[in-house]
Amino acid sequence: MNDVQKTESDSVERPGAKTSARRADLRARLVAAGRAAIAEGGLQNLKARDLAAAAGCAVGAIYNVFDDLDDLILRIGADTLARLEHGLAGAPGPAPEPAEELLRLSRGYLSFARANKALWRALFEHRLAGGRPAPAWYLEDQGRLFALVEAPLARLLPDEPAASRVLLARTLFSAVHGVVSLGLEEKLAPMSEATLEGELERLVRAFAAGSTARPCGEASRKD
Amino acid sequence: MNDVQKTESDSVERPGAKTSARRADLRARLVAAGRAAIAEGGLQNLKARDLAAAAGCAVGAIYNVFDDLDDLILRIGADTLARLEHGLAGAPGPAPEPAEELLRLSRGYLSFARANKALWRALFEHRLAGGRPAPAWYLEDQGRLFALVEAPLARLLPDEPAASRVLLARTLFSAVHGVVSLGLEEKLAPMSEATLEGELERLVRAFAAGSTARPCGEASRKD
DNA sequence: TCAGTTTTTTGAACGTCGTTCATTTTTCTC
DNA sequence: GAGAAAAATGAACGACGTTCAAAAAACTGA
Repeated sequence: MNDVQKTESDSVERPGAKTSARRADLRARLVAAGRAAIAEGGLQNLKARDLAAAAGCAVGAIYNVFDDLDDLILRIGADTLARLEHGLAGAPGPAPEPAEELLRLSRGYLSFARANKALWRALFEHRLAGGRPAPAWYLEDQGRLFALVEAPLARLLPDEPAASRVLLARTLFSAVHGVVSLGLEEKLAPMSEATLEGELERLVRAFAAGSTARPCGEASRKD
Repeated sequence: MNDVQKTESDSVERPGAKTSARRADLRARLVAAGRAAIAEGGLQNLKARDLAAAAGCAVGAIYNVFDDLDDLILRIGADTLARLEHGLAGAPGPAPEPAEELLRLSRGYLSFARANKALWRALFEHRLAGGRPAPAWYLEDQGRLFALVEAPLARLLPDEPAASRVLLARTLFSAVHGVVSLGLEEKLAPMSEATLEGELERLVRAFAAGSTARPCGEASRKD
């Protein structure tokens, strides 16, 4: 219903041009308003009537350009993922040591989560009504995050099979996500910024060291 | 309002005995009904009217024994935490090797999360309205979980200062939580049971090996 | 035992939510 | 411009958490 988007914007006065431009504008305004609402008060703060007021439209207009609020939330999520991905982009120079690159990504993730706590939380808190599966375009956006970890991991573990490395990238990402997630959780005892960053470094360094470690002293072997 | 509880149950016919017994019964029935509702359909499936119907009371009665639904959800969470803690309790025999013990705990955590997905998720998804802080008794319940990790960690890293070890226990717990959390997330590509368990083992082993590793070959030193 | 007092329980009612749809307004076609 | 088609509107709907005046139950002192 909203996945067809008029890409044609050439010339003048095509039929429906004004209309679809207005729809695109409205979508953008609603996403912006929704993002602001979540940033201010979390997912719970996203209200249809507030959105309409902020975007300057009628409540019903929301449903002209989005299936429902879940749909809007997914678009905001994709937007957040894009910002996160952009924030994690490395400097153009030569690639640093793999472990340092992994540390840089971890710190970037923590930094983004800290600076956009509510929006970042919304990525994981949000559940689609009725347990529907997330649309494919959303899964692809998420996949790009894991991919960021794979490159330095490939240089860290050149002998690791590719399939195993893909899994490991997701695992490392998940571990870092867990530390950041519970570290920023205010339901738990709060951690200072420096402490949390230090713990993140401990995890990543231990993981990198433990992954590359060849049996140098005693390797705990078990059946 | 609901924190004073008549502990006296001796003899017969004390004033208010019947009343407080009924209140305790109602609390238990509501917690049970709420747990069932969350287990079946997640936090979203917890409705005041359904609860009242399941517990056989009026909707208003819920608010006689709980401050609000958030309060009830916290009690259910405490209940879930207690079950998890119980499920992670070790065998009474002699303590196994630290790394193996950490692995056992991780697998237990994954196993519990798998078997009680919705209830376990509710522990982390739930946010108190208005960003109120969680009550102290809830934080204590959570703290006991981290404590489970500290014992094997103390044997793994006997030279680690106690303060640092407490932090590390939380970090390791968080990392494991992250892997389990994103591993069971159906918004991501699903992972088989064996794969997830294998990845968890990789993480914990790498972490244990990397944490105990003394500079045996090259230690990546940076400024 | 029972009238009077207090406490507890009740469910209709309130305000708010996401969503819908008959109506109005705008846009398009000839 | 008149008529047809499409889009925007906001009052209305059902469901939600929560409240509160009224009803029921429990307690107290004769």
